[in-house]
Amino acid sequence: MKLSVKAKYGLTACINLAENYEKGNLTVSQLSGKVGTTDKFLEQIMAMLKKADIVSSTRGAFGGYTLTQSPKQTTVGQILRAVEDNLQIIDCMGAECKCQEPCSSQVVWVSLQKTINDYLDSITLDSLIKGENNG
Amino acid sequence: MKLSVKAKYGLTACINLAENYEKGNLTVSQLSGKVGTTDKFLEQIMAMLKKADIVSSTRGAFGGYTLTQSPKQTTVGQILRAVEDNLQIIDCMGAECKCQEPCSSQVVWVSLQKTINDYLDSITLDSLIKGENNG
DNA sequence: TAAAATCCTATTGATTTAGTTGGAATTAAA
DNA sequence: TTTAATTCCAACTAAATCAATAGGATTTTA
Repeated sequence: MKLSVKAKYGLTACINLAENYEKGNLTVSQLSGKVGTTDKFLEQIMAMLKKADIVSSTRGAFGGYTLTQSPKQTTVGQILRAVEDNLQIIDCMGAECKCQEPCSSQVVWVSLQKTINDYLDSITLDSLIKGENNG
Repeated sequence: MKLSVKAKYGLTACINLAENYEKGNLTVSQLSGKVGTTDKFLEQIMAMLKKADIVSSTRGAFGGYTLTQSPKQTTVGQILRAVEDNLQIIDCMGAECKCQEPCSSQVVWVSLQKTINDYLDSITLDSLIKGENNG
């Protein structure tokens, strides 16, 4: 049940973009310094965030990344689902379940999945950078 | 963020033990049939559940496993933590974090971890076998 | 003594993770 | 118009983890 480092790097990158939201772009190499990984690996993560339309990019010299929407409108759930295979906790979920008999435990997976998504969607980048989740 | 099959097999085994709680033991091979895995693999999972004192065993002929406590007192959280490395969602958690600077995203991991544990501890095996979580 | 069961430890093939590598395409500034 | 800075794209790889498999040793009842 581990989150991969993509979750950690992706969220940290987005927090940095949130803090810079009024000021403009940040490049991958600026972000990788803050995040603590290589440019090349963070590139791949930024590509996933872009595909999910969480960040937008400008190519070429003086390019970089910004949040597509404001920190108030961007949730941690959106970010983690983008980089973490939709945060899916188990393959066998819902109607597409291939088990012979319906798993008696499936109700647990479905409701846990919802609990996780609902909780993470309640946290915005804005609330994070303002320290509103520290209590 | 995937649960391993140990979570699925372990919980399903425990649900079967809960349904049999008044009647007595179930052997690994009885359980593995219900669960849909091999005896040898389920043995390893039962060993983890026993170490966490969730199940108790009787060795020798006519032996097998039972829940240590009643289905009303056994929670899904206890079971999953026993077989899933304490359900830890990230290594870098709390004071033992080895990051250079404290991760700005750490508040998310800590609170998500608590949300997951609290939720799973609210579900007992008794409520599961009575279908009280289907709504 | 034999059969049925748990207990213990090591090994293994497949998959996933966390990058690395090598460039192509785009853009702004000199 | 060239150069430097940047994103974009695709393939590869070493290490770790997962999901078993394998081979017994030990314990208990009939």
